[in-house]
Amino acid sequence: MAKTDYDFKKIESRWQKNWTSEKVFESKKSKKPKFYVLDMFPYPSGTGLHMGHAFVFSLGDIFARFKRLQGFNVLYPIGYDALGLPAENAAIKAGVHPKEYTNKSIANFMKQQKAMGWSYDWSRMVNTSSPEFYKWDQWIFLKMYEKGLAYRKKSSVNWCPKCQTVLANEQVHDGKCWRHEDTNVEVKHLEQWYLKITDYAQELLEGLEKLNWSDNAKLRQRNWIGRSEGSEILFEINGKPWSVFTTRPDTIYGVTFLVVSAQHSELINLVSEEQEGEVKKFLKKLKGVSEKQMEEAEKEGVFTGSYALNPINGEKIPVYAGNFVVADYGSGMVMAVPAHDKRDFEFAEKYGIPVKVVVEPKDYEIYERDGQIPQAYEGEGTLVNSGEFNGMESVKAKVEITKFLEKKKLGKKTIQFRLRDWLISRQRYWGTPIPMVYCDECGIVPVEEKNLPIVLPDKVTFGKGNPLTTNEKWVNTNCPKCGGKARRETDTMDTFANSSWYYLRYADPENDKKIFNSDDVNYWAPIDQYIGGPEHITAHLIYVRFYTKFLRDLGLLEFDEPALRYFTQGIIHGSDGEKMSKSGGNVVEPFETIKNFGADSLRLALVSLASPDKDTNWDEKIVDGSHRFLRRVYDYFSNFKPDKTAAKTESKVNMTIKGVSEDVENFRHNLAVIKLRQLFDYLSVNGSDKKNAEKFLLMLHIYCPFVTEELWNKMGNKGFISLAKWPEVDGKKIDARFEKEDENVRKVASDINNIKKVLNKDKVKVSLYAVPSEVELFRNAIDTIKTLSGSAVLEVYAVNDAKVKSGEVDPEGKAKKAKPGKPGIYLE
RNA sequence: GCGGGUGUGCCGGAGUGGUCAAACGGGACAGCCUUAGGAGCUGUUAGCUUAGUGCUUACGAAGGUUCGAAUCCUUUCACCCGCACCA
Repeated sequence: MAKTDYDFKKIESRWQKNWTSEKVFESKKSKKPKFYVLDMFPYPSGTGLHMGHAFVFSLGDIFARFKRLQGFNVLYPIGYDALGLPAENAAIKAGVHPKEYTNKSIANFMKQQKAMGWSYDWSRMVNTSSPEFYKWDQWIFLKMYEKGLAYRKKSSVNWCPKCQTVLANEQVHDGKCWRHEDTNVEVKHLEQWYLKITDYAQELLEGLEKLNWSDNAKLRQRNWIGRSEGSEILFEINGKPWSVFTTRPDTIYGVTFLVVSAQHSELINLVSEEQEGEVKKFLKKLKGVSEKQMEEAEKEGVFTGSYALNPINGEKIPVYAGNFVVADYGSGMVMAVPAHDKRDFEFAEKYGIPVKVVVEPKDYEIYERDGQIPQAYEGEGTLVNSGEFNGMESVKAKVEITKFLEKKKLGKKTIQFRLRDWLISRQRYWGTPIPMVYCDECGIVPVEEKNLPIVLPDKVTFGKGNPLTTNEKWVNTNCPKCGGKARRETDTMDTFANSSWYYLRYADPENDKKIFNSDDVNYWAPIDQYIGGPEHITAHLIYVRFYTKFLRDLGLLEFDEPALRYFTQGIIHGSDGEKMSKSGGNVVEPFETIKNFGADSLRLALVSLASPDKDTNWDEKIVDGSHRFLRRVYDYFSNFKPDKTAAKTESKVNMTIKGVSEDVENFRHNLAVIKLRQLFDYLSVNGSDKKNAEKFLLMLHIYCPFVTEELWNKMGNKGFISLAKWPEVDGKKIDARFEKEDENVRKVASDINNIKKVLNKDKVKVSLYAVPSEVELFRNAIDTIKTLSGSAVLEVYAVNDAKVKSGEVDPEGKAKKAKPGKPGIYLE
């Protein structure tokens, strides 16, 4: 029975207070090597922390505490990604102002975060909804505008009818809005603000090489950036050159038509009078079709009435408008080679366009040769029907044909990226106002730096459309250039703008003169260990890398990657295996669990569940198990009586330190916890001196900071365990012999159990006959064997003992069975 | 369609060439302790067999490599995630 009551509520609130009042986790520059640990800051919602938060932030805290104990000067800050649509929507629903809603949410989050024992430096807290923060969003925007990286463009954009705003490419998942899984994104033609992230595409790609991220994370970014090498080729249409991008210039003799995207802004210039009706009909049909439907739709198109001239041979080919060509990739127009491209083939079949084979595979069998082919051949081969290039291998022809066209200034080698410029305009209120004005005289004019921040007006009307447009006083302003009447930009920035540089602001959070002090930032940043979910890989983590590179180009940073190491944590689902959601009824709120078991138990449970990079299902029972363990730990240390220092104990302790240190470094917390449990089981049975027992506490501390702080104190230590020193491995103390011996002892106990089972006996007297060198070992283990086997009396004899030899204590001669490591056993 | 991942005992999950019937936790069962216990301790928990043994069957399925595979290869099935007509 636990002799000492583990009052986690009292313990946890005590240390929460002490840490705050003693400013234990505030970090200052120092001579020690720095280490920057960061979790992606949360979006403060009214419902408080969810289990995913509890998990990811615990991972961060464990790492921060680990590095702190290891002697690093750790920066572990926290902030709130407080601007954004959900706050606005929730606020409207609740009938309160987004600002009030957000501030309340933040207060609630802070309370819960402190209860979790996360060792944040609260003095560096950042809140993106404060003008002091978003002022610098605006500043960055102006800098980008200055450098030509922020620009307006009319284009087909993704529009979420529920959010009532446009979305970035990265915010459309499977044709649906990232915030509304049931809402199809619509296509609209609007003029919007873009950031030219594509200028950095190549660097974003190359930079991945040096990052210590998981292969999967890097691969996903690589695919998202999507670099492809090819050629840009000019086709003359109605006397004007039009460029197309292709990765297969070797098939140019097989081009039998061109397809321009139905969304192409200049499509109308290609449409002949006769075809105008047809094209319009086609476009009308496409309009109102959601992006999702478009993806599923069959390839369709319509003849524009124009013809293009193939630059390689002057052939006249028709130009179609098609629904399957992406408007903003390449030039929005493709050369179609039905013989060698599946999609083109499909289209040609449908509209009866000729198919012309120009590449023959090595294996002729798969190919019809009389002009009819069953399918497109997309592989490499030998060129045919290709004029002077006949007989050339297609790989070589790619180069040669491009060169040929280049000489005639009709084409060139080029690289295309799948990555699009970042559409950051949002037609909503709760975001950073874009610091631009529209003047009738001067056009688009940037706000002057000295007039930043452009603060969000409190008084707006929520309801239809963009609330910002409803405050006329705010909207009407004077032109910074001519002083005349002008109107403010009412679009706000995508919330991802804020999170693209917040990590830098932590280094110098209160600066009102500059975005930050570069010395401070260059000391703390980049992030040494970043932690977050897999969903951020192709959004936030691309943007933050882009911003970092841009700020570097402004001369503000001495590094060019925000996060050197990134750990992608798994998703915690409900116990039913489904995503935790209110509608699913499977939500478990961490704060509730804390009330019942304490934060230490919850934290321990979260990392015991499974490997942290794996998706798992939450199981409240595991908290119960963790809690039981902590109760035992608490009991043991509360009643701690030092024992003499045994070599075996030291061996176990050092082995554990070694294993746990490696596990923690690699986020294998589930395995580290097992090692700690095993060590504790040993200590609690065999006893330990104070020093070695405390090494266990130090290791447990990173998982269970409160109870270990309490016990550290109870053991008579001055100062905080949070600021103590991680135990070092003494390899010399590790002796595998002890493990072998333990195993032998366990085996003997299990053998006894087995014999008991066979004999169907219960309480028995056991005699062991050990080889002389092992008599002491088994004598020392008598108690252990007794408990493990439930035996009442246990005697250990040496095999060469006279009484054994005579049979006096070995009536059945079992001593003959004795082998080293395996004594003879006699039961009676 | 393309890319990535997962599939282990009653359950959650370790384990990536032998030391694996498989860590650790949970559950169940049995025993101990106890006034009692929703606390603690111990054992059992694939099957058969056995004085501490041996065998069979098992790591989604089927083949293969190997002296030897949960672990490597091939095929296949199921589920999850990401991208999605990028020319």
